[in-house]
Amino acid sequence: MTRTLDPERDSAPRDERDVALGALSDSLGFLLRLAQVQVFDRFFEDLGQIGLRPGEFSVLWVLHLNPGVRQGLLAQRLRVKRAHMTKMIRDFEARGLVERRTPEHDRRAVELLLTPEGTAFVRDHAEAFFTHDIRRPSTLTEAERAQLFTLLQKYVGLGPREGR
Amino acid sequence: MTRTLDPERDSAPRDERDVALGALSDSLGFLLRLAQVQVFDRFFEDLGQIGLRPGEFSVLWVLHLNPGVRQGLLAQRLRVKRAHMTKMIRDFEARGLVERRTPEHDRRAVELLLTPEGTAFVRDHAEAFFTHDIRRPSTLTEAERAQLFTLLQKYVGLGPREGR
DNA sequence: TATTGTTATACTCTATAACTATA
DNA sequence: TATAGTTATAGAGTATAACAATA
Repeated sequence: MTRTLDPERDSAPRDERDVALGALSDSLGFLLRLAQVQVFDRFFEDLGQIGLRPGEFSVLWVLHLNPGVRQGLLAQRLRVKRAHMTKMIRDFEARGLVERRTPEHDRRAVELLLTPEGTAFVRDHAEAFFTHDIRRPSTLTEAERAQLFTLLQKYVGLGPREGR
Repeated sequence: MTRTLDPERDSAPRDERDVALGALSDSLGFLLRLAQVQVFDRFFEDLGQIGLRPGEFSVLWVLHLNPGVRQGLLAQRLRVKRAHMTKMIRDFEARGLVERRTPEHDRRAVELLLTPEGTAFVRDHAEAFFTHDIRRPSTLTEAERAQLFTLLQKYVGLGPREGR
């Protein structure tokens, strides 16, 4: 928060082709959006050919780590709405990556499992998924990158020993 | 990057109600998404009544700082597609917040200006917009917050003296 | 009555391409 | 030919509410 909200005090002689952002450069929401656009662009450049979006791969990954997890709990932890999760899971099912199972002790629920194909898919793409961004030449040093992760984890309440 | 990609090596005795995230906790895209959801939630809790989304207010703010800016340049700098910007600006025009002007020297272009109502709107809400998140009790200290901003700005290429 | 997942609907954001009017 | 903005269309993501089956 080094900038003032008063545009007059923040205005350098402005180039026609430039656009002053002022305090917007210190808006967390704006910065997060720019960062996310950049991450998305890089994801599709590097991994566009695997045929899944980042959010979709994340779901498969979490199923890999939590076989039999309940669909609603999965949606809750990934901050996805239940209705949307239903569509995603149905899609995975149609592609043969995920199996749905109704437990006897609560027949309202749905437990999720990767199929062998789903498991193979995760094993084949996990390393690329988790490391593609790191391997890029970055504006951040390794130490800065680690620091950024720590701060974001803390901001969203995913401490180093929480949320596992 | 402290976690392994091998789920076996990362599995604590798992609670039925918990969901292991494993390496996903170190995925920049995932962290950015969680952070953005949180920022969005807070925005609507604090400022839902002003009737604009964060992105919309950002556009008005930038028009406030750059009167007469070209619509396409604005879209480019804010990382919004031209087609989408057209709709937003038409909306603002209908609400009486923005005026569109065709310059004589290039009659293909559109230059944008806030109306007096638009200017008043920005002045009335800018402080709340830029400070509501800061005023919240946060999991981050003031120093950590500043650090997070610096790192995000550097990551997206908005250095402390760039992008103004 | 409450909960789990489903369906339906709608709105935003995004992406693309075709179009116009200018240059 | 190229550019600025527009329009149309489609897809993904999200939000909400109503619903069936089950608890």
